[in-house]
Amino acid sequence: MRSMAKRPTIHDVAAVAGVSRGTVSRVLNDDRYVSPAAHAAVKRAIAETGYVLNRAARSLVTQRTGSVVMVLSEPQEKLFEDPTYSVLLRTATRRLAERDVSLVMMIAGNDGDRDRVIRYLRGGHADGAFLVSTHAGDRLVDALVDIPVAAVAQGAVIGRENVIPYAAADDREGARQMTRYLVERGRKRIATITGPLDTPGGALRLEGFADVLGRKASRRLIEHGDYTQLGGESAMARLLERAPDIDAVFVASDLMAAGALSALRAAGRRVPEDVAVGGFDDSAVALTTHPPLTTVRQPLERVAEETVRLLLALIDGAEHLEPVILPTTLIVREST
Amino acid sequence: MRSMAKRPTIHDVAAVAGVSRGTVSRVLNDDRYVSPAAHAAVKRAIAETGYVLNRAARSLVTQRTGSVVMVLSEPQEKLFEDPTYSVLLRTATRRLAERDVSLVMMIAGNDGDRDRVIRYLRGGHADGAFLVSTHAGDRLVDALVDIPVAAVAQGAVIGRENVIPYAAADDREGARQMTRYLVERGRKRIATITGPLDTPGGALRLEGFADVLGRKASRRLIEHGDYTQLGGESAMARLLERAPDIDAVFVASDLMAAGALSALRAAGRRVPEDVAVGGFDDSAVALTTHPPLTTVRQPLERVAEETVRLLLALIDGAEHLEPVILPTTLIVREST
DNA sequence: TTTCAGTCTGTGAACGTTCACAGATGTTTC
DNA sequence: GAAACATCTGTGAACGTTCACAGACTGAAA
Repeated sequence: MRSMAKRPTIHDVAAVAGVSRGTVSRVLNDDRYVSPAAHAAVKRAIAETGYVLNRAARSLVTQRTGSVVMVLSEPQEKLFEDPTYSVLLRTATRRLAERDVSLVMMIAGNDGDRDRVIRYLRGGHADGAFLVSTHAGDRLVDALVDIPVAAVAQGAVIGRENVIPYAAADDREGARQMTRYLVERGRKRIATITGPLDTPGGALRLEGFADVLGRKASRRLIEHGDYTQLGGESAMARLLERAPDIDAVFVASDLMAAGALSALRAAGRRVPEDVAVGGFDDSAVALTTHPPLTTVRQPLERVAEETVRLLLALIDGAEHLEPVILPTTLIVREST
Repeated sequence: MRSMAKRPTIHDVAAVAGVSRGTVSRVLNDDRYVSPAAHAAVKRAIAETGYVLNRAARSLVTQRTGSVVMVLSEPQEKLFEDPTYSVLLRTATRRLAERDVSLVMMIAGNDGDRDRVIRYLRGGHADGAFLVSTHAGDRLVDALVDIPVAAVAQGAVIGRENVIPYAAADDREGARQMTRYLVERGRKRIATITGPLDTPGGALRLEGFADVLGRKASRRLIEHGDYTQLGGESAMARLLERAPDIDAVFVASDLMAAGALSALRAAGRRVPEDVAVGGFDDSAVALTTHPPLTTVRQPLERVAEETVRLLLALIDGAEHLEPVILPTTLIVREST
């Protein structure tokens, strides 16, 4: 709190440059029809005065805010353990900053949070919304269709695939890659631990698993987790009890796979000799486990970039945007 | 993009409530001096019309934006592996949302980024800045003192402790707790792997270590890391080469400790039988490692809450705020 | 020469609030 | 019963932009 000198306005710049308000505004928004001389004078005046645009004033007349909201739906607090969010956040922030739009964060963990987000969006406080890890049937999504705001998602919003454009890794094909690889390595009784089935990652990775295994993907070999480490651990324990003869397991996230490794160790199974373990995400944990995890890499940065691209296009008035699905890569380490 | 019905303004609310603009504004800002009858009428009219305040308009006249920036300084990309950011972000977002101030994210990874942040702040686009993991000598900090904006940090900004208020865990005492514990367990040759010494966590945790060990903390037993897993691994390897007889190591972050465990395993040392390993942070990785890490828990949520509190106080005009230092807890697991 | 289109510039009005002020009413104090 | 004060309300002006319009100037086409 110092320097009481008032911020220069567009008027000050105009005075210094010897032109009118209008001309300054035109160079600020690089409109056509401003002479090179005027343009140069204004640029110089801006530098000289240290002028910086007042967004509030612009926003007031344009009805645009120059900002978008990233909404993290996070029904379980623990979901936040997941390092994927960091990558999304970092990449999105960068890409948006390049276009001079700022990213405001909101958490939609409970209904109170969700109402706040809805109020925010309905109030026109942002030009767009970037939904992350939204579950099927989220009331936020229902509300969104009534609000005139651009919205995109990272990962399909189940049940709203056609109304909310999205970018995502090819979860289904990624799961196929891993499952095929386990088959090729000679594993005979391959189980899986899925994510919540109301998330695209949960549902699609299971489908990919079933695509490859066909009838061999029996109910006995499928267990459900919640993307947390503890969830993975208990799912693995249940699996071992029900089907002690399994020799491989495809776990739908690295974090759950870390939990599965603990359960296997507790049960005295060696990895990979007795049971091969495959993860998904290629997050940092895949390297901290012992042994390091064979996993499926998602191109998370590209996903974030594409999602941002979709959002900006939507804000600029685009319609009928197609989803963007990006290829995954199998990363082989020592757990298989 | 639908529903072209224009948003209701304060005028519409006034008309419906049968009062004037001014009165509506007063209830919006809960000023004193508005009759209960008027208050009720306005509340009703707001609900009826679905009015929501236009922040840009308010901002234009109040010269306040109702938002703060969280600035992530992130010299190494990998720092982002660190799950602490997620906690800070989540907690800060929540607490700020309760006070109706929104949180915009900015990354200050390179100089271009930093200039953007400076421009943003100088432009008055935010009421305050919340610095995270800022290193000593960051030009952003230098610029900040010339900008009339409230600024606080999570963790001390070395060299600016007196100008930028902060909240932090008691890094020094936390390190003492761990070191004392290792001594009590009978370990004789205790080494440490520090963080970068231009961060408070790097410097203070080393000081705490030295506080307990005194002259026994010889240079031979001190190695430096960069808070990454790989950095921890190579630091551990160097340590083993230089001082093969060590029987314990205090590592200044869990992620580095995970790396240290790999190096120890590669060298054929058993943990904890041959070498005890202590981490710091109590992050999610502390549970994924094998064995699970004994570590020092930082009250990260409280740190975030206190930092937010300081920031809001500063924005409200407080001066001379004292740093807030919060106690840590030793968490004993199987690596010691 | 006149007309026309294109280029460039300045100006008034508007965006939706808050704030300071002035005025009206009611209530206490001497 | 007047003066002083507290409570409550309405109004004009201001915040710093953009936008639509009008007008001036240019050069080319008729």
